[in-house]
Amino acid sequence: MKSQILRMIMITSFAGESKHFLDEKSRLSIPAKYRRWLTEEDAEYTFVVTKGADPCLIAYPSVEWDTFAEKLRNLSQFKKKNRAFIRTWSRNSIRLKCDKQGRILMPQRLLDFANIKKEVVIIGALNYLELWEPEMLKEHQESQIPLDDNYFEDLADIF
Amino acid sequence: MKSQILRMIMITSFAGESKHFLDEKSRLSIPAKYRRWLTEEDAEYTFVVTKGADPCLIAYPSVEWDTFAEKLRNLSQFKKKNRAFIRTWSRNSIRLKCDKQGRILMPQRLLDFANIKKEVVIIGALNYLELWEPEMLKEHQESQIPLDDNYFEDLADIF
DNA sequence: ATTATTGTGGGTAGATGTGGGGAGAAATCC
DNA sequence: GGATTTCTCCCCACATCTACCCACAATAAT
Repeated sequence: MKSQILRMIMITSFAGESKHFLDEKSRLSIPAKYRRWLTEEDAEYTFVVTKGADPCLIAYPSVEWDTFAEKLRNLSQFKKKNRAFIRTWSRNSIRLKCDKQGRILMPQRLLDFANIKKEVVIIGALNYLELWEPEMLKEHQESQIPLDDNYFEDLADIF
Repeated sequence: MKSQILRMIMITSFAGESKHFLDEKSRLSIPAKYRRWLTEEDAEYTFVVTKGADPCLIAYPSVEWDTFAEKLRNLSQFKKKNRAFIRTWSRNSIRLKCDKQGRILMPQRLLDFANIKKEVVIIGALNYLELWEPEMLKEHQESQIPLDDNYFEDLADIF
């Protein structure tokens, strides 16, 4: 019971970033600090990986993905746009289980989407992970309206 | 229950400053007086360290950071700005647990940001700690616009 | 004065990230 | 259907990193 409560708190707060490397078999180690939040028996070390809205991959703990899917289920299927969105979202989502060494086998199709070759920057983003090819991340951050100037001022609006 | 109440009161009142030293393994002792407020079982001696708005590092008791994170988590992921916001905020935040001696292992990336080599000034700032390289702190204080009468007049609006 | 606490140092067992062989499953071909 | 190839995931291996333990001087508390 106690661990259950802890998990609820901890699962909501992936943070930090680290750089990992795909091996020749296209396996990617999930940082142990993130994996640890999935070690509870219910999660079975499973992530759902999908294409991100930005040019990166997103890895949801499967429980998180399920709650998201639950929301999508409420969209009316009578709207063409909804059907298209659900279809695209769903077909690009793959449920992947870590092997005994804590690695997931990345499908080539997803790697290509994010332009990932060998290096991968793994960013903990609260309730999901982002997987970036380092150069893509750099370019993307530079092409953004720089948050830096207004970033902390913006924060004031929220907090 | 009693400890919970105590914590709520005490956590909001980090104060004072002290100078500590990184050892060869990049470990930093958290002053015992601050650590003591995290010793309750729920906090597990954990801080979240992140880049500050000023050229220093900020260490939040993880519970404090989680309340921020909870607000960010509720931002819609369908807005590009929100994603960028969460990414920037989260990738620079690292959850660090004190070892049995009350030290945290500081990542080099964060140390570089604050220009920390060996000496660290630890400032208690209510609900968070600031970690400064001594020279940076001095320079920063000197370059500041001194707090003038107007500032205190403005404060009067709050208090 | 004596005892406990604190900040710091350093050795070492275990955890972590990565590589690669190989058994079994799954897909493909004849 | 049976044979062959491809794929998946286990295992073992190993360099590096982490976090434990013990230690000890300096300070604070009794």
